[in-house]
Amino acid sequence: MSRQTYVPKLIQLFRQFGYEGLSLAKISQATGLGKASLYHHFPGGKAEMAEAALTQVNQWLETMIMPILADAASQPMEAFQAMCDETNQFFNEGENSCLWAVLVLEQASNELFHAQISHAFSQWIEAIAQVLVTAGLDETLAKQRGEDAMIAIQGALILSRSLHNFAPFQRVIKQLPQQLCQDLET
Amino acid sequence: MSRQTYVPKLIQLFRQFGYEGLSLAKISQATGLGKASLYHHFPGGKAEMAEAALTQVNQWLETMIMPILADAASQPMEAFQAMCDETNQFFNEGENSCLWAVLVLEQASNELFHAQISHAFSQWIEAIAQVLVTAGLDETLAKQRGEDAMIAIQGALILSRSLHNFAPFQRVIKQLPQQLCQDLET
DNA sequence: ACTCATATACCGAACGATCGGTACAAAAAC
DNA sequence: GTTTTTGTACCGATCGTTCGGTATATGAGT
Repeated sequence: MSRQTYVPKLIQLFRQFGYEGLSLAKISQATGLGKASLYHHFPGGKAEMAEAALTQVNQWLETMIMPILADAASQPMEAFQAMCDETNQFFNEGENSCLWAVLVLEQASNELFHAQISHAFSQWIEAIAQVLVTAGLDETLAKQRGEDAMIAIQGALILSRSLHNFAPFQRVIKQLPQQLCQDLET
Repeated sequence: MSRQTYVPKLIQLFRQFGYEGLSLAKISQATGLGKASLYHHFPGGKAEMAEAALTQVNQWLETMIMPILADAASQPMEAFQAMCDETNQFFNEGENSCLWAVLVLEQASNELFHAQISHAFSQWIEAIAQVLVTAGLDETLAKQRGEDAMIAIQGALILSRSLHNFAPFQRVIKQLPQQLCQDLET
């Protein structure tokens, strides 16, 4: 079993418990790997495991979301639709929490991972803005809409989790494409 | 010194480090109280300290926000403006993170505090919706706008913290009153 | 006025448990 | 037979919590 085998499980665990809340004992139990084996695959310990999880999430953005937005010049509405579908699936209809948000809210992990998290958000925002600019929107407004999309997704995940009711996330995901495309002329 | 003296410091600490990330050693150092003294004021230990912090935040909602919305029947725009001002101040222009979000994202604390957090969000949403219904808005749409306000605030806090740039939160707070009042006839 | 009792606020030291991490040899895999 | 992977035993540090006890102040009993 290669190191990559266990990364999805790590993502799930860090999402669920946070960085400080997730112990090596839990990881060992959930993966079925002894501590020695964990340190064989991740010599850097817990920090490296979290980094591997975070890197995998960032690669999801790179490989699943960015291509959709890169080829969106002609049909922004359809692209945002596809982006939202993929995002909805990634967050399991809103039941999963976002690793970025979890890590960013903990001081300790924030210091370790801020660069990667900040980069991911910026990249996603910029890609959305680029689609909108190509579609003829003002650059400042386009960037704001990219930010608004991130705000809507993150806020909806928090609210849905708080209420134990995923309808708000579903509604946000459904409305997001139109919201991004409003007043667009193409 | 009474127990209430230390609650604001507890709020700050739990916001900063999360539930699992905040140790009694840190609390002891930050408050100047020995660990044993902390147990004198909070016999229930760390859980009771977090509960006291959460209760205080919920009381902020009750005493600072709810009255604004309760007396808003005639002038919704001004009320939402005041609500946003107070919220902006509470979150220190976006530099503070939200205790609700911090606690809700950690499995352990979520189980302990879900009821209080869920109630707080519901209460705030319902109060906003009530203002909008009184102003003539459809009930379903009013409730959605209440949810959208929570989503915007929470999402903006996450994004601003992730980017180390509080402009998105500032923009959201500034735009929120108009967003809530759009298509209103009064 | 002078004890004595009670209550409040505080503290250092230590508890058992668990934390993240390591050393090393057995055992699988090739 | 060598490399990769793992189980076990172990480490010092820190976790949340508890114990035993001190200092001060208030108030009752006499």
